[in-house]
Formats: sequence, C-alpha cells, structure tokens
Amino acid sequence: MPQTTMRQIADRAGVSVATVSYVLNSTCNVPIGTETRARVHAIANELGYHRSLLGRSIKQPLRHIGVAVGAPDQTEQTYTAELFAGIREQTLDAGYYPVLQPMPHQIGQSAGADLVRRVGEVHRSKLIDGFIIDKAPFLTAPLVELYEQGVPLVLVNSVPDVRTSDGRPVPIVNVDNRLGASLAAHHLLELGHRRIGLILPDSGGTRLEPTANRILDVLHGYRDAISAAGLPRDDALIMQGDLVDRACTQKAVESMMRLAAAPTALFVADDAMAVMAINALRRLGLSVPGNVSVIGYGDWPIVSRLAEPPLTTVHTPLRDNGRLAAKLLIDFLETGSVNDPSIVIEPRLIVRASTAPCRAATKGSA
Amino acid sequence: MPQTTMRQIADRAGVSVATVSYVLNSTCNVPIGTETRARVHAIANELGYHRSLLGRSIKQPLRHIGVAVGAPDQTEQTYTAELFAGIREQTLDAGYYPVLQPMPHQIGQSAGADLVRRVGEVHRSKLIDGFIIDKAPFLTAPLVELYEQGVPLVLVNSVPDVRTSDGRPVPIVNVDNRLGASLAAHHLLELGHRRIGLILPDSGGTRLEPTANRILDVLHGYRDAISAAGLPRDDALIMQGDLVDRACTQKAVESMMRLAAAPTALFVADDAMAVMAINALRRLGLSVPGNVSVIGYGDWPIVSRLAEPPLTTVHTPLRDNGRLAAKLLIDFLETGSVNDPSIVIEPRLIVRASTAPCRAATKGSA
DNA sequence: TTGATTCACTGAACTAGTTAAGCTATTCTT
DNA sequence: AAGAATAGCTTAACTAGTTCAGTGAATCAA
Repeated sequence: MPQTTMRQIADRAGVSVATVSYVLNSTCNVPIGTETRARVHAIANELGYHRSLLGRSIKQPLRHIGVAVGAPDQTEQTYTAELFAGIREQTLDAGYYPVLQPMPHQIGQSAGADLVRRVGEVHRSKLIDGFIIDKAPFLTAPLVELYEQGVPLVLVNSVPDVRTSDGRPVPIVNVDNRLGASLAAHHLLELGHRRIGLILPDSGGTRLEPTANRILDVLHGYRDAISAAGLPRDDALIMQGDLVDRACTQKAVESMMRLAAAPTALFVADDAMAVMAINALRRLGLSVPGNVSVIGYGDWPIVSRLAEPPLTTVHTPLRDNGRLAAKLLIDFLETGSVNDPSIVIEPRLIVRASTAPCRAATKGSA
Repeated sequence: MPQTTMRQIADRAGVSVATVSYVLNSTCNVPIGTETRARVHAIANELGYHRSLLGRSIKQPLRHIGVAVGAPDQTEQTYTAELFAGIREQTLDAGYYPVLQPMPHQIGQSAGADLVRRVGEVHRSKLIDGFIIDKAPFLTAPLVELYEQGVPLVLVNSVPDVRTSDGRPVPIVNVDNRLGASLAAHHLLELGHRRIGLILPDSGGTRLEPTANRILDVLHGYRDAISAAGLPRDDALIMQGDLVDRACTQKAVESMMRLAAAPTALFVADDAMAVMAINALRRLGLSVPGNVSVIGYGDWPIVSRLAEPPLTTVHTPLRDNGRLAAKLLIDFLETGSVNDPSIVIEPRLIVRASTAPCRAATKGSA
C-alpha cells in the first residue's frame, strides 16, 4: 500500500510541504490562495491522503488516553465493561481516544511494577497523554511518583485520599461504598428486620488493598446503619464468603442460619455471592424472600438476570464513575489542573424481589 | 520531568548519538571500545535514560498489536476476557504488546465503519503493526480490503472462510460450534434421552452476522447428532430464547414442557440462558436433573459458579482461540505469510451435575 | 615500507507533519 | 512616488532513535 505523504502532494502541486499542511489543517492565520488551496485538496483526494498520527504527534499531542484495568476474576469483568463504557462516552465526545491496557496489575507487585514501567514509557514516548488507573493495589506510591514527575493520571476506586509529597491531592474518583452498604442495611431495617447477617467477600492474604478497603467500607456502612437504628452490635452475624468458591459462601450461610438467633435478612456484599447465598438458603428449605430477605451489592447486570427471584441490590454507578474520571483527566490535560480533584460517587438502592417485610416483626407487632 | 534523550548522553560522553545508540542496543556488528561503552552506560544510568518508543518506531516497528473486540451485551464480557487472556500470553511472550480497542463494532454499520477507519489510520501511522478482530459483523468486506492493502490482520470467530479477491485465504481462527453442539446433543443421547429440546439464543433483526452463524452452526450440530442417532427431526423441540429478557426464555421452556411429547432434556445454547431455563423448570415444579436434564453452552466461568446444580456444558476454548490468533498474527508479521491461515478450535464437553440418565428410558427398558 | 585489514567512531539520511520566522511581490496609504 | 502593510508562499527547525556509508588511525602481513 503506497502510503501517501504530504511531500508527494507538495511535489505534485508544486508547493512546499508547509503549504500543504496549512491547507489540510485549514489554518486561518496563514493565508493561502484559493486556487492553491483547491489544487492541494484535489491532489490530496486523488492520492487518497490520510494524515499520519505519528507525524502529527511530533508537535501535537496524540490525544490518546490509557485506561489500565485489571480483569482478575469474573466479577470484575462486568465492572470493567461498565466503567469503560463511561470513559468511552466522555473521551470520544472530547476528541480523545481511549486505549485499554488490561494489565493484571491486581495480581501482584511484580505485575504492578510492569504497569508503572509501561505507563512511564508510553507517556515519555508521547504515545499516550494521560491515564485512568483502576483499583491500583500496592501501586499508590509509584503512581504518585509518576504524577509528581508530570504524568497526568486519575485514579479510580483506589484508596480514599491520595496526596503528593508536597500535599497536593491526586485526582481520584471513588464510589462511596460506606454509603452504599448503609443504604442496603437501612432498606432491610425499614422492612422490619432486626437481625441482619452480613456476608463479605473474602479479602484474604493475596487480595488487593483497594478491595480490602471496599470491604472495610461496606463493614463500616453496615455498622453505621445498625447502630443508627439503636441495635446492638453482634459480630456473630458477620461472616466472609468467597467470590470464587461456592462451597465457602454456602458454609457461611449455613452456619449463620444455624445460630440460635438466626438472621431474618442477609446483606451479601456481592451480587454473585448473593445468588450463591439464595441457592444455599433454598437448600436449607428456606424461601427467599418468604423466610429470609437477601440484598446484594453491585447490581452486576449479568447476575441480576440470573437471580431467582430478581435481586434487590445496591447499584454502584460505574458508568458515571468512568465518565467523571475521563472528564477529570481531560480537564487536567487541557488546563493543566483541575478544580475539584476528588470526586465521590453515590450508590443507589435498587429494590427488586429478593427482599420483603420481616415476618417475625409483623408477628411481634400483632 | 526532564525527558532524557540520546543527544544529552552523547554530549556528556563526548561521542555522537550514533555511538550511544549502538552502545545501548549492544549492536554487535559495530565495535565500540570498552571504555566508551562503560562511560555511555554510566551516563545513561546517571541521567535515568529511558528509550523513547516514538523515536525507535522511526525505523523499527512498535510491536503493538491492536485487538478489536465488542462488549455489547453481558455474555460477551467473560467471552472477551478469556479471549484476551490468550492473546496476552502469546503476544507478551513474543515481545509484542496487545492494545485493546473495545469498539462497539457489533452494534451497527456506522460504528463498524469507525473501526475500519481507525484500523487503517493507526496502521498507516505505524502505531499498531497488526490487528486481531473479533466477530466482525458486516465488516468482512472492508476488512478484507484492508488486508489486501497490506494491513496484517487475523479474524476471530467470524464467517467460516474468508478470501481476498484473488482467492488467498484471510487468516482466521474459529471455534467449531457445530461440533460443540453435536457433543452436547450426543451427551444427552448417551444418557438415554430421546426427546431433546433445543433453545437457541435470539438472532433477531439487529443481531450480527457471526452470531447468527454461530446459531446456525449450533442448530446444524444438534441436527447432526439427532439424525446420527436415527431419531426423527421434530421442529417443535426447537425454540428461541433471549439473552437479555428472562421472561422470553421462561416462556420458551414453559411452552416446550407443555408439549404432549415434552422433552426429557434441554440443550440451551448459552450458559446464562441455561440458568434461566433451570429457574423456569423449577417454577414448573420440575427438578434438574431429576426430571429434566439441562446442558448449556460456552462454559462461562461466572455462570457455572452461580448455577444450581452446577451446569453441564460445552467448553469453548477461547483462551486457545486468542492464543492461536495471536500466534498467527505474529507469524505473519515476522515472516510475511502463514502456513495454515485457517484454524478451527474444538470445544470439549464438561460434565457437571445438571444432566442425568433419562428416567423414561430406564422405565422403558425395565 | 607499502598495502590491506581491522578497530572505533562519526555524519547524515531516514520518518512525517507542525509552525515560527522570513522573504517576495503586490496593494494600499498619504 | 516613497513607505507601510499585506497576501502568499518558502525555509528551516523541531521530535528522537536507527543504520548505512564513510573516515582516520592503528595494526598487521609481505
């Protein structure tokens, strides 16, 4: 394929490359004669000219945005898709192009170092202007270092507050999981439930920092709601399941329902685990929401379609999350700074059919 | 951040840029003195030099591979993740870097045109050397045109056989869904089932060509197995569900079980829909696999964890799919051609707990 | 001692588009 | 008609690393 260059057009038209560049960019402050303009356009069309991004990037930014996301386990996939959809909308509208780099940066520190190296490399090479980095575990320190060195980046769903060594805040967009958990618990309390079990996803040894933070936030949100309702704290009602191993979630549900004061409602802090919990309850001969109400977390689209009954859950607006992160980054790229670099996104309660008023409460009041 | 260049190193070391390049690339055929070599290395370390990809790409290819995938509905996400995991392994091992471009190219023709334009642009600009394009609907023609113009690309899970205008085959890696469907049906036949319902995912109006092909392949594979077993063809046992709308799948299951000769087993050609089908059967008071066996298709990881009972299904080795596509592309990039440009991947039966011997058959034989 | 060979390195072309500065004519002002 | 302004275009520097051809000096063979 004969790659057409401006030089070829210039030669044919009998003008300089600069003139061709001015014509094709319709730069107004340099006047070019109507006739020359037409001739250049005609020849460009004839030769099927397409501008080279690489050439343009000598003087101008490429307007590419790197998006680093991890896809370690299955729950993350629908998470990533939603987040990226938001980023896509915002960037394309602003004339930027999002490039996804699915780095397994959540698996360990060595892979994380790969990501940091790669981010530095493509930025120095001017291949990518700025970065959106999702759930950066163990990486806050090296990423802040990059930020201090002038690499524009926005963190997503990482630690709550990140600052440079001289105290400037690093742009970040987080979902308020504490609020989300509190919404879930509050919904169950409003339905009259008084013993509400909490099943958290595993945050075991190798798991990543931001996920652990999310789990802690959920725990705190749950406790906020419980204590706001004037109920005593009961740690027997808090257990950990596992995102991957169904037997683990099942065991957690079974042992919780075996308690003398068994819960009448379960808050399972991940939709996929919530479905496993519903299955486990069914095996125990308990109906949902007849005997036990179940509320999930995340509103993962695929899961809500597979749940029986349809799952009441907490929607985390990941699309907004992506959109705002992209907006923050583009503002930074265009103006060199951002007004409000720390954005918190509020989850919403989605009531479907897996929660119902507490029977015990109805009986008690009757 | 003061971006260090070879010029700076050269100036400090009192040598030319060429010498620095030779030293840092340890090019063997050009001899450089031990002392100069050491000095250049020392200065490079001191200044914290990192090679610019953009500079290098003047003479050398960037070794970037573009991966175009769509993520329109939820089923696709785990599909994409598996595929990309395979591509990642293969490309990184070979020193190439995969860049994901999640284009919504499966939504319509205009978005598809965007993808084709983008592919041409980044290839002309030498930003990306070659492309892996997944399920290119409506796009075969323009993509083949690009291939003829010298853009290295490999298609994945598209139409069975693609050729250029002069008859050369375009590299392609497809999963043999006809075989996969036949495996599923054969498994049920071996368990003694004689009336096997087939529920296909919707291929409605706006759906894409390759998906429609997949559905047809599944249909043919099912019929292959049925007729090989000497059973009559019964189109009442074939229905369409919907990947998104659970009510639709439920209706299909209900009306099928209402037949005078109701099936004793269902082959539901998508795991997510298979879970919906199990829920629908349970609502009808039928147990799985006690009354009705259910086999899925795809072996989507998230779904197999949520199914109750664990789903017997057909595993489509998407990781291999990605790996082989990447291998094909890299071979093409390095040698300029490939030996066997058309690869077919064979699915495997995964037996879990949602299928069991046919009771009717046992009764009949007793 | 001459000629060839090798060592160690340099110069310059290459890629491809952007843009500030400069240079002719021509037109306009007074 | 001199001087200024302006339209219309060109020149050249910019980016940054790769690589071929070439050059000067030292080494070695005859």
